[in-house]
Amino acid sequence: MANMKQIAQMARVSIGTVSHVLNNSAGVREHLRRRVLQAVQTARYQPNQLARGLRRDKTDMIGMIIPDITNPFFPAVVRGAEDVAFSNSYRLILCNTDNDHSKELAHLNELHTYLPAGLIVIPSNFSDLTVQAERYRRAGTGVVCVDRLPKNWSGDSVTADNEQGAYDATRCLVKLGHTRLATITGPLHLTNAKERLSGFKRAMREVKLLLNPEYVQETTFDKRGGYLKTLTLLRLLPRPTAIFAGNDMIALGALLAIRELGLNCPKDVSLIGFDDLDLGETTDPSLSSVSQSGYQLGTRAASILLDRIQGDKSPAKHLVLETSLDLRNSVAPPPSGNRVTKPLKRRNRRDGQEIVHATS
Amino acid sequence: MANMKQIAQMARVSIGTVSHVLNNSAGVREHLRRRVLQAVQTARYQPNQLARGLRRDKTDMIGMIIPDITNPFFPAVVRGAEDVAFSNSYRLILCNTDNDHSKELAHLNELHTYLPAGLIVIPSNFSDLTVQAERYRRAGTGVVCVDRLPKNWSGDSVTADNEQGAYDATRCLVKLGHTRLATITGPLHLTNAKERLSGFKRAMREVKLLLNPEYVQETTFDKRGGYLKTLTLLRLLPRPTAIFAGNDMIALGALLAIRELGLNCPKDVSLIGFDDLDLGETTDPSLSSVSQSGYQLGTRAASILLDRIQGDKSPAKHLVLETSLDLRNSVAPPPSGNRVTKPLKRRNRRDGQEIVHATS
DNA sequence: TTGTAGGCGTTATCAG
DNA sequence: CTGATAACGCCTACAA
Repeated sequence: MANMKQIAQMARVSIGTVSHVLNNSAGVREHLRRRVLQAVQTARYQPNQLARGLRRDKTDMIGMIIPDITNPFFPAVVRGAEDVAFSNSYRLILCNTDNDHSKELAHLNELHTYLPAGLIVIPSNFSDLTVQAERYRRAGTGVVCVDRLPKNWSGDSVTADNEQGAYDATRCLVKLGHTRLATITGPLHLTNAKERLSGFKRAMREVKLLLNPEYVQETTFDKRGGYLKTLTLLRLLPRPTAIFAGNDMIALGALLAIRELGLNCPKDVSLIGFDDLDLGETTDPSLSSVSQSGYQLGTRAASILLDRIQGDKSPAKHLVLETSLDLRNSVAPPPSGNRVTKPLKRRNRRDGQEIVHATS
Repeated sequence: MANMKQIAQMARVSIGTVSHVLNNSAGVREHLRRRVLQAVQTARYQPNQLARGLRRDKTDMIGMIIPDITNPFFPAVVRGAEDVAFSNSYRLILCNTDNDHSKELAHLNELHTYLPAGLIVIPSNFSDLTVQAERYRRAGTGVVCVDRLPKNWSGDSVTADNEQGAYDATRCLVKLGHTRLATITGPLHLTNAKERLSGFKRAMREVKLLLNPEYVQETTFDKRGGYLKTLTLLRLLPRPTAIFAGNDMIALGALLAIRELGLNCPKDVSLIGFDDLDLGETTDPSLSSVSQSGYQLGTRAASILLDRIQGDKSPAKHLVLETSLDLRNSVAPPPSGNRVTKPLKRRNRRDGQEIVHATS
């Protein structure tokens, strides 16, 4: 691997001149400049980023910390961030925290030894990320939080309008005539889960609907959690006729549970999720959801970070992106009054309809 | 940020001694050693990875190049790799190529200036990755290819047994009585797509079934491609009764197309995908698929790479992971002979069944 | 067993 | 405008 010294020799100039040409840090006479560029080309020279970073006390890497790349919502965010970063010739160092507080801390602690130009973080939890981030800020390294915020976070952030999105979804269910609305929230120490719950509650209050405390179930943001809590909800009496799920993974689990109990979505139970993941389009029934763009979350976060890197010293930005309600087949008016307590089946009978159909 | 010199002063030893303690590179008397460790603790010292990498000509980063993190199969691979890497205190630098050849080259060219300890690559295409990789190898940097291989790749690799998986799926359809089998393949310049096609063909040959060339459609590995090619297939006469899709994204698109044409899966058309993504569980009908573990692909690749990093000089390894067939509701025997040419609808009527059901 | 010093490849300062 | 030269923080002979 060629280094600067060799380029300098090839171009018969000093090493300093090479550097000047490469960084435009001083005017260099055209013929020398040409010689240098020529040498760079023929040797396919590329500056060693470690040496460069060491000297400048900052690299062109952006650390990105996310809970779990396996959850389909996050890759979209990563992709958005990567696209913006890449086109500004920054690279992403990706770290999974697995929603594990200590792993988040570990990554945060180690990452700065690579002197990243900035950090994009989807916090694992209420953590004292704030404290860590302070250290980065003092070192002149920007930190942008995405999707959810740590306690008392006052730095830059990009989030969706979770409260309003949840409110809209709930209002929609109310308008369809539902009165027994339930919700399955994500972990309530996460700000996004909390905001979605409060949007839900606001809509309920607004139409003066009573909210049975049992109708609010908290769980993890995954399919399994949604499945279990839906079983719980649907065994309550009176049974809720509509469920607002804290995200689409929860909604997916809910769908499975609804089927398994021999109920029909949307006839017996309406369902709305949050995130509007692609996979909601092909479920049975297709899933209604509050749509937010993970990709945009990522691009905006990266843009803000790049601004900071380029010296933007303005006060902390709190970008809140709008959501929209994407209605598909998982919502309908509540079942008509009488058969409120349609009995539950025990076994999965998701094929029942088709068998009946086949005999016709 | 504290550096070694400061630690040395705090511990009243030389900077060399600090290094020796940290790297166990020489015996250090216990009381000095303790002093050093003490200082490291109180100063929360962590060695600067750039300086370290510069000096040792190698960092603890692993470059990972993937086509598109947004395709649900790849995050699993990334996650597997990340888990193994992390627990050996390596970090991942993630690069999307977007299936773009030139972007792959760009990443490959720039990545080595960070002196990564190794590379894990899911190649974008037939590319001359081979040439690039040679450069890395000569620099002592291991490269492992995953999922699909570049032309003439002779380095380490981890792939699924695509041929056998496709064969098994096809055999299953044949056993159910299908004779008009079609397949929608991924881009045939990708080895995994090619292997799956050849497994499909082997099964057909074995039972002496004729393969109408029109029944083989090539497209991109995504939903849209699957959707379009399925429309094409289902308008052929005679219409195929079973489709083997090159991956689950294609299968998803196929599902949409089948619905849109007013046909029923599996009654009119059976469908098997490849990858066994999570989302196949909640589609309507649930999707049968050849199961391969992206996570395992990732962990095994990382393990091989770590071995190389630790000096394993053995000949190139070609790990091929077994697949298994995961049957769900998207397969059934072919429709009984007569109504072969059931007319196609033009519009989406995916709710038709439920409406019928509701009136009963 | 411990300390000293040279150098990894850059950038940045400062003479000339 | 150009060229030496001194860091950046760490590792590692080699000397003491």
